[in-house]
Amino acid sequence: MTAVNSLKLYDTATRSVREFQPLKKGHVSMYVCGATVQAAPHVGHIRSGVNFDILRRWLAASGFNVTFIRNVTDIDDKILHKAVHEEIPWWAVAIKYERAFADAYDALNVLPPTYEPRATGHITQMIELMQTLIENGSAYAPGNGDVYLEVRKLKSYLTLSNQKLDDLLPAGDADETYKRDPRDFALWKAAKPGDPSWPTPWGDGRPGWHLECSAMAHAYLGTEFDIHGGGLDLIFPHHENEIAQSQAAGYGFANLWMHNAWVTTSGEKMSKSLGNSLLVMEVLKRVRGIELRWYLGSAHYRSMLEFSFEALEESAVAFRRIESFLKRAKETVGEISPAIADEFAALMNDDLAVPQSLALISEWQRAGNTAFTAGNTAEVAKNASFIRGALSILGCDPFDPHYGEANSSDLTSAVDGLIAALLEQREAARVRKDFAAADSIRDRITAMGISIEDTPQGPRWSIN
RNA sequence: GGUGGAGUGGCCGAGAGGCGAGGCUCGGGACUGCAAAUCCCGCUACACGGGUUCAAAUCCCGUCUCCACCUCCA
Repeated sequence: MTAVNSLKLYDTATRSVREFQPLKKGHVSMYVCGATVQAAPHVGHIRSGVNFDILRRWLAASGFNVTFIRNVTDIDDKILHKAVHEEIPWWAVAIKYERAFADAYDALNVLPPTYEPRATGHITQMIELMQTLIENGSAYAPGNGDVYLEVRKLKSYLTLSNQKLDDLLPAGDADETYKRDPRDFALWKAAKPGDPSWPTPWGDGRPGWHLECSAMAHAYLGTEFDIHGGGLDLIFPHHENEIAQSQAAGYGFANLWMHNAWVTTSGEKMSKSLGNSLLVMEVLKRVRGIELRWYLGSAHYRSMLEFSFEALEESAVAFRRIESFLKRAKETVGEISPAIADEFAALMNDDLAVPQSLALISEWQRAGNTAFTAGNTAEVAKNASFIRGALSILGCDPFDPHYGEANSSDLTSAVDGLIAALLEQREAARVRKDFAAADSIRDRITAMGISIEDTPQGPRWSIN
């Protein structure tokens, strides 16, 4: 039995682990900042997706009805630059990379959000929000087509990042002709020739970076919601500005803020300036999606994950051992029903202590293998159930149809028949102690990419 | 300059006053015709210098190194 009331999560706003209390009993409303679709996703982007997917699955498994919003920002400066660079329309850039992200999420079994709103589909809501902000004096339109939020007028600002307005470095690049304060940020940007634009009461233009999240969170989750998430680097300015404009409009906004740490290479943050080698689709040429997900989920979501192909391969090896145990277990005890162990639940409730839960999985695996040797099928089934239950929360259940068991097709039975014939020959050779012949058959099978294991129940094979 | 984070064994990675997570690698053993798989044993670490304490990887003071954000960022 999962004690839903005991879930504790780290809140960036208070810098402490807090008891999670949903606004509405039995429901959780979550907004996670999704991609700005201006380039193909790298493993750092997808880690965020995996981390919040684990949280979402855990909330759902704990009995909550979860409304999970992850937006697509499909209009911004970088997309416009990319359009010029790639010589295609900006909207073609946006959909191209939106699909690349969708493919990556799918490959790693990141569940689709409840709703996945696009910025360009919510211009009306953005204009309404700006209208409210201008009417109540929080924002101003200086007449050049821009609309700014006046940060000095805010009752509080920068509370999430714990900074003082005057400590911030001067913006530098901003055109301050129209700003009342250099730190005021643009809700809306006036149209430049050739740029896409939408009509507003203050002139034609396009959204600034932060406005879309406030508008869409409000549209789908209301004035106040439970959890807002995103990458650590969004704390400032993106999330501060979301808070600023939302609260200036009178919304309570998010109750708890969660931020995942990034993936690093050589100790440094993986950035978009890196080459292509760490794009999700490139990495997936070396390991399966389930293995990449296992690796990305294996560090605590608030810890940096130092990416290396060596660590990735090792992690994949470790995962295959667990997978192999589950498959053997299924062959012997039949269908394995996932079960959530109390110990696992306690760890997940402690700010998603995934790394410790991996230790737990290792223990179950060892106990399960020992039970296997002892022929204790009840014990095998119990351990397998706990493992499968934990893996389902981590999104790494090898029996999840999402990962599409490639070898569960009709081909498997055909291959099974062929391998069985060869194995019979090998067994005959072994019986007559003709080990040279037996090993020769095994070598041929191995060369086909199939592993042979001799078990007390006879040889079994698996595709590498 | 401001704000935040990190330094743990060959590698990855938890923990946050006591009795040494876990995985991978490596070495040894059991099992096996040999393998494979599996199990058992071993390798005993917390950047540095002080301090507090019966007890410090964990708390305090100082030092070093690294990283991130400060209006492009997952």
